[in-house]
Amino acid sequence: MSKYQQQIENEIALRGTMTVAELSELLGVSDQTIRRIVKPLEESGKVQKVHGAIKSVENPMTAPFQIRMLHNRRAKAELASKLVELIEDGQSLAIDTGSTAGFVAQALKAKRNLTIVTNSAYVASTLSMKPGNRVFMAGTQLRDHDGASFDRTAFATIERMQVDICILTVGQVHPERGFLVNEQCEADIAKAMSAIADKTIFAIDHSKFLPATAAGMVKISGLASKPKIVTDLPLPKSHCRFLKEAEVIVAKLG
Amino acid sequence: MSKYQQQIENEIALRGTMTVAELSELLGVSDQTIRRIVKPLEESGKVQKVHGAIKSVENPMTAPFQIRMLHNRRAKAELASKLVELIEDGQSLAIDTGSTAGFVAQALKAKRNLTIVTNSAYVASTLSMKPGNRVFMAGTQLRDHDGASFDRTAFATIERMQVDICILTVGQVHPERGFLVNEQCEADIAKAMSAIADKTIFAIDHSKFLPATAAGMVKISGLASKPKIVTDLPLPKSHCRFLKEAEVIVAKLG
DNA sequence: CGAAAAATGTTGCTTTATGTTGATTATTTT
DNA sequence: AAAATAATCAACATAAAGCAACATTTTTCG
Repeated sequence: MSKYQQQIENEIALRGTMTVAELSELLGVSDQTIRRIVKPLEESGKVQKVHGAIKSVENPMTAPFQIRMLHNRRAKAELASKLVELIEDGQSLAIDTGSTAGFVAQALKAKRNLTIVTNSAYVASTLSMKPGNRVFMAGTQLRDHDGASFDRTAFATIERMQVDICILTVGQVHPERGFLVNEQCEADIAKAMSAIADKTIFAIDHSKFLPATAAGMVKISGLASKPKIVTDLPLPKSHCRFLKEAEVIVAKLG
Repeated sequence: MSKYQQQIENEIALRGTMTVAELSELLGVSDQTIRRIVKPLEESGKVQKVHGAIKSVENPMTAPFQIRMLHNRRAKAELASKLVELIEDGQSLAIDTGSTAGFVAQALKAKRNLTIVTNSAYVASTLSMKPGNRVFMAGTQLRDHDGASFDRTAFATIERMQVDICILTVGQVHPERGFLVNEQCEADIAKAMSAIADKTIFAIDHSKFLPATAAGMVKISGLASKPKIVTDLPLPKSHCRFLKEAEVIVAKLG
């Protein structure tokens, strides 16, 4: 058994199918190693192997959000621990939804006496387990794949509050258009959270800095203040111009 | 216990996997020390060790709650799967809070297209991950140890709805006084949920059937209908008289 | 303060995983 | 159907991680 096993399982679960060559390229190991790791996974029925490809066996219990939570786990964890260094005990925070936000919530358990408002049931649940925290769940009806709310009561709850720091995530960062998300309602929540916060921090892992392909995505506009960005790897050159205005913090050089 | 143990646990839980070398680098201690600290963690099942890596046992979605749900884990799991047999795809449910409710939520992921209203952020988060479910989180401000809400909006949300089945938990069952919980607000939520449901089912593991010691507990009163009870072991004699009115389902004989 | 205990570091050796080569089997092409 | 291509597998060499025993440091407690 190997240290790569978990990541291999995650990648296959996320993408559905992977070739041995793709995996060995991705992890930077030989194809032989991939085969050796995949073999027991196949024998235990976790994945299915055909000549030339490895397929994930469909698991109806595993929802997309949980899979995304496992993808790029290390990168998001690095990023989250770095971001948490910017937070002090006792501060009040607004946190939006998404798998990166989930990691930030996990990492925030190292802090004490926080006040949090979030529209993500996962973030709310995670942080309310920590004694001393005050957590407000914004919204009632939850979206069915990630447990986030975008209803009127969500906005009403957020607008009633005032926080020190707002922590936002994005779907991708476009080299010119900037911070993009998948739905209009997500952009609206981001704007609302930013409006009640003194500072805004974006938590963005490197996989979100994509070239200029932004089909069907919505721009986050009307931020209340100049944002900080926390990321795990140095930015690609393509994005430096857009982001030279922002303060960028890189968790891990490499 | 070493001062590094907690941090090591956290880092592994957050990132999913860590190598001994990474941990020793991170904490500034020798690799041998890391091994010595990890060894008891592995033996107690908190982490899993493979050559070259240490893996977290739980995935990050469920880790925090699982840990607090260790008590009577098997009993609650048995009970939950028995209870779920009473639920059909497409039904609407009201679910209250507590670790037993958490297990019920886990087990309910086997069902499809449920509509759920709950005052527990954990239950809401768990069930909203399942595509096809409609989940309503009742309440805004969450209690700081279990992520449950008992504020006015919680009651307002519950009262606005109508469900097929209401699933409740209790703090203990008193041989004469009946269903008891720790706080008045918990009893109020139970009553409110029962009022909007056609049927009420109590999920009660055997550890809740205590002799007549009920210091400082509050009775659940005003249930809308005769309740079903699902439990894991046969009832103690002391409770049979009180419960002979109720329909009792035992998950596991013995 | 000082001895005992616990925790950490160091060294050398053992075990395990990974990489490489070349042969074997499956798939596609002509 | 045979040749060409791609994927797989086996076997050995190498690199990496693990482990045990002893040395050293730090902590605990009388």
